[in-house]
Amino acid sequence: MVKKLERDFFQRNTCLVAQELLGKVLVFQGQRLIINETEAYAGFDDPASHGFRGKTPRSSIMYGEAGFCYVYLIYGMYHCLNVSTEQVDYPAAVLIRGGRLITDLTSSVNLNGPGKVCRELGINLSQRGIDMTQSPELYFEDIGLKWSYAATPRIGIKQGLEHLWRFVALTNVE
DNA sequence: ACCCCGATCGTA
DNA sequence: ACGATCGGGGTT
Repeated sequence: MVKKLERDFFQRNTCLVAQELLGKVLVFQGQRLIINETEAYAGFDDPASHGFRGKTPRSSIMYGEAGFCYVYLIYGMYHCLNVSTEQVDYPAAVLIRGGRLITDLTSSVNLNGPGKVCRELGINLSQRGIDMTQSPELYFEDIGLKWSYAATPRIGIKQGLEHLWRFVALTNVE
């Protein structure tokens, strides 16, 4: 049974959402990515989070309602896709770091790294702010997979390394 | 108005 | 291990 993820899925603890997004399918304009790597960024005490320094125009989606698309530009050349989580006024989101892009009936390619995910799917700032529980072109699906995972420090940050908030699928991943 | 640097990637 | 790369967020 295939079910689109709804608001209540995202209105929960960010690490839990990040863990449960493993094995879910990101759908964008008909392309399907089976997610196998995520990271959580959450709360007022997470120095690695864009929400850490208060609500700004860029981080405002992290402070908003859960289930919304937060895309930002990094290193002047790559985009990173996140989905907002938890409650309004609590800054939190899950970064989609990797997955398997289904290319045809029998094959797929691994996309490891948030920049590659956005580059290959064609996601950019124009997707920023989309309600992923309402959009017909950008949403998540539950196809009945539940994967075990490993938790590690997040990649590419210098602060908040004590949190094991990166989640990598252990099974069904080549 | 502007400066600085990053939730990266690819190559060495 | 490290350098390329550059738009825009945050602050002035």
